[in-house]
Amino acid sequence: MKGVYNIGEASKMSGVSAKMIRHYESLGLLPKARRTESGYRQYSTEDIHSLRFVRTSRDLGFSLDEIQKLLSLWSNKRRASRDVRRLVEKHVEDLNQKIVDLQRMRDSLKNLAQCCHGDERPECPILDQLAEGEPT
Amino acid sequence: MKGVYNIGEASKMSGVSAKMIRHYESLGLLPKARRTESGYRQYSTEDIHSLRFVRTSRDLGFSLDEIQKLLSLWSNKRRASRDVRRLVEKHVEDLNQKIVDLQRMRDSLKNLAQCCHGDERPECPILDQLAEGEPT
DNA sequence: TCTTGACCTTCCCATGATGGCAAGCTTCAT
DNA sequence: ATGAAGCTTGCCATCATGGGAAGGTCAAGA
Repeated sequence: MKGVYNIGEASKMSGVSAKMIRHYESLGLLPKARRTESGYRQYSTEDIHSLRFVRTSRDLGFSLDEIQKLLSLWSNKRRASRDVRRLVEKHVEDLNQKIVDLQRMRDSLKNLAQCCHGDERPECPILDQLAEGEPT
Repeated sequence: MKGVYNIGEASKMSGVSAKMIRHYESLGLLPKARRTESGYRQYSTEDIHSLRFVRTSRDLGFSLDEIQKLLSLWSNKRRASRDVRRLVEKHVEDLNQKIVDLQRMRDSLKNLAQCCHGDERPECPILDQLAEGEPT
């Protein structure tokens, strides 16, 4: 429990690659890290928590832009939980939209694939359909 | 029915932006277009069909790489329909994977959002959860 | 015929999130 | 003191797409 970590250790502890830690810092998503005399970045356990926060948010599909907002809500003790929830609900809607888009693609393709013999013959309704333009 | 079109007309007819038509050509996805003396690209109705093929494939979520394969199968009259179907089924699996990933995110977030009051108070289990690291 | 506006050309840059690599410095253990 | 591992910065690549600049072309109307 030393409480001060190099970027590699911070990376392992947070699950965020060193590359990305530097990148997030350069974007201003994370504050500039303290440095040793020789220029090595140093992270406190609190910093590791911020990194985990970012990591978890990424895992949930938030964009870096949204994460910036989440971070500022997180650090603002006078936030309204309404604002957080609104952001999350917006994201859920985005995810739902993506899901239905993908499902529509998948279902069209499944239909197409079912119509195709899938043997050594060249006739292929899939290609025909792609050429015609109007997918099922 | 003139049968020869500038890139702008080809774009409108195919639904592929002029920008992208040029890009696909530069990638080798589409053959180099004939040119007028002054350098304007010219497209035949057959070319428009190819463009529509690409467009439809993109709408179904295929990558340009996959589309290249589809195009070569399309133009190969001795293809085996099996190869087409295999490609499509692989893509369906990819889509399914993406769908379940997004669904997992969405469900976690829905759970989180439900726990949050969403009023003017600052307490927010969403932020707490993001900070803790283990999403539901 | 000249002008004007719409169209075309190429080239470079940007997105969003991430990875890879290279050249060079630091730290630490042997 | 030497070598390995780790750090630094900086540039390039991905994937598919769009924006814009600078300049050439074409057709229609005055």
